[in-house]
Amino acid sequence: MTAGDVAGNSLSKERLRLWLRMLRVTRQVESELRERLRTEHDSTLPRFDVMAALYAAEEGLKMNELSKRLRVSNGNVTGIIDRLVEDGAVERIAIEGDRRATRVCLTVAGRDTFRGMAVEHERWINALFEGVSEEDAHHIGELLHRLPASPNDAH
Amino acid sequence: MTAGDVAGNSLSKERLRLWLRMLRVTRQVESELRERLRTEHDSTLPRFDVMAALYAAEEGLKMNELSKRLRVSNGNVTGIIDRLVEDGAVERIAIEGDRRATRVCLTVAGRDTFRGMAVEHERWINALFEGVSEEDAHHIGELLHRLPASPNDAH
DNA sequence: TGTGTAAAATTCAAGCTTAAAATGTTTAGG
DNA sequence: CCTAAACATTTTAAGCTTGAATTTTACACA
Repeated sequence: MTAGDVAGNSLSKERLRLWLRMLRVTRQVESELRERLRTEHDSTLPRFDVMAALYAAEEGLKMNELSKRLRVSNGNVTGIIDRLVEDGAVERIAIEGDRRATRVCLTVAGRDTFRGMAVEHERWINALFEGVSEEDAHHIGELLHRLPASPNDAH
Repeated sequence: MTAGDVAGNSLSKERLRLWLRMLRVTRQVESELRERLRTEHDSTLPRFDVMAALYAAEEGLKMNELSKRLRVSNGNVTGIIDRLVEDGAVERIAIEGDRRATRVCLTVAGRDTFRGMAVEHERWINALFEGVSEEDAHHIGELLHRLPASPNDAH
């Protein structure tokens, strides 16, 4: 982009260049993943992300926790869960003692579906990142720690 | 994500981890930028991207070129340009000799607006990437070249 | 007991995004 | 001249995303 043409010293320009490159790479990868999820699993990236979070949580999650974990707005999660429920991949379960909250769980079918997608997902990433050795991957990952990642990178 | 819990060897897991970290960082940065563009310039990231592309092209661009350059669908660009035209930041200019195509240009006001946003944008990035030295930035950038970036990274 | 505040979720309006279909326009071949 | 293919753009339907407003429920405390 040409934001760099407007102002700034050499360091800030190099950082800007880095940012633009990161943006380009991640968009490219995301676009590949989206395309394959769509054509090969009739699904989407947001659905995959939600299912991944639920798959990891044995007992499901409250809508609340889900949106915090995925760092997306709560209204957003509502819509995605609606569609996953329609698909039969997820169910909403009442929480006793608090009628405000709902627990959201993968169904058995949902778990199966997700397993299939996840295996392929890892294969896709592995292929897309073919040029990156284990050392490089580790190294870049370390460098990225200097960046404004968010808290609790793991779970 | 837990895709990693399902299958794969150590290399593919390291690549997956790298991908997830990249995704997290870029989303975080994008979210910061979006927020500031919204509150401080009453604008959005997609608008900023379009304006940046037009700012770089002295004579404007055809819708065609714009969507190729930004790697987004052509229908998408139509909508964003519609809004920028409403804002008075952009104008559509007929191309003589080809009534199919339109040239899209920043207005004088649009150029001014963009300059203001771009200066701040570079400052924001510079601040967000504070932990990254010029050497690191350059280094990470090089490593990212091994990744599925798209062709013509510059313009 | 009543009331106000906080919390959990949904709804809403606006905008972004895509793939696919539709609309016009140009151009090449016959 | 006609027509089929290629082109440039817009439209459409569906889904994602956000921030803000709304609804419902829980809880503290006077």
